[in-house]
Amino acid sequence: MSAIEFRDHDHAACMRSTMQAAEAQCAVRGLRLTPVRRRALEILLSEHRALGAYDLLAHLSAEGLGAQPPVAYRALDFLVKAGLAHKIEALNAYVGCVHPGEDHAPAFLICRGCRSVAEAETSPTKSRLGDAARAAGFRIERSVVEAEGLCPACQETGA
Amino acid sequence: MSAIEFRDHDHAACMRSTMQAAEAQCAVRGLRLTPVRRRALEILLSEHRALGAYDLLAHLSAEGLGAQPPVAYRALDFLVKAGLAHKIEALNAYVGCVHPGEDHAPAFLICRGCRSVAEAETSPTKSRLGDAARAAGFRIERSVVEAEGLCPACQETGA
DNA sequence: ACACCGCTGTTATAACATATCAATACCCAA
DNA sequence: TTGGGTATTGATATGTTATAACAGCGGTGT
Repeated sequence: MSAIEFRDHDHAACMRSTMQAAEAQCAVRGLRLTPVRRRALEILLSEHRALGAYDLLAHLSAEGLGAQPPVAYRALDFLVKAGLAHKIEALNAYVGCVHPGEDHAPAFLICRGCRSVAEAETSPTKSRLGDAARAAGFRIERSVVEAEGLCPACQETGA
Repeated sequence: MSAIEFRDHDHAACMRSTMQAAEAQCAVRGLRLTPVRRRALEILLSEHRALGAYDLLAHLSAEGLGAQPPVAYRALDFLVKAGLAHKIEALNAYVGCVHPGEDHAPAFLICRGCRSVAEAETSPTKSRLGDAARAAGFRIERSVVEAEGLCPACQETGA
């Protein structure tokens, strides 16, 4: 089953369970989900959309949680390193991870209409890129897989 | 046969044939490969490496071909739209295309040691991401597939 | 000549990201 | 419980990537 992000769902419950999973992850791994980090993650998860660092910063500073770029970038670094959020390279923006903890090589479906982002799985080694890498003797450490296009809803309206 | 970029090769010949292919493309499609654009492409092709827009601009301005950012970005826009160059999203940098003309959905192997970039092929629809997209009713228009790691040469030195 | 259109020149600014250093909080061992 | 190490936060400044906006130039077709 996939791409819950594009479908109607009980988002309040979705957020609650994701936050719980994130907290559990931090507890297990001895990471500190401080107030700024926690709130940053909540903001990223509040919609299944990619948010720029400065968008995040605007939310945080409106709540008195810091007003300078490093505040946002430090929170994002932490979340990304902890696997609780991902950077969307094609947008220079960030999105909360919907299944934190599971060790994963994420791939993304990005709607250019509504900027929604759905997370899927890849297996870098099994792809054609993996074949090319093996043939070239290249050792893959990290992979970026992002597809831009239109989600079902935006196909109807925007055509 | 793949990833000539990481191997020793007659690069002068490689560049010449690529430039010829680019010119042929432009001729066929009625695009104007002006001096700035031509030189920008040569610079991008002069090594199989990703170059930042401002790196490119430095080269161009050293040759009296314009000193302001828009010069570089306009050339890059043209080259990317014409399929003569590609943007590497993970680096916010640009690389010349080694087989212009062939309509392609490129994928890249990016060496973090020497910043070399090799171009491979993907088929977005056939990947697991394509499966996820179909399942979600998502229409893919463009895909970004990039793998970072170490090329054969850098594995030996850097370990 | 002239209108049109694509390209270039230039100024300014927007958007994204990091370096650096000082101050504070937290943890743990002596 | 005190001190020392480490992680986190606060703040200023700056670096890097990218675009908006508008003026001028140069060819093409009529």
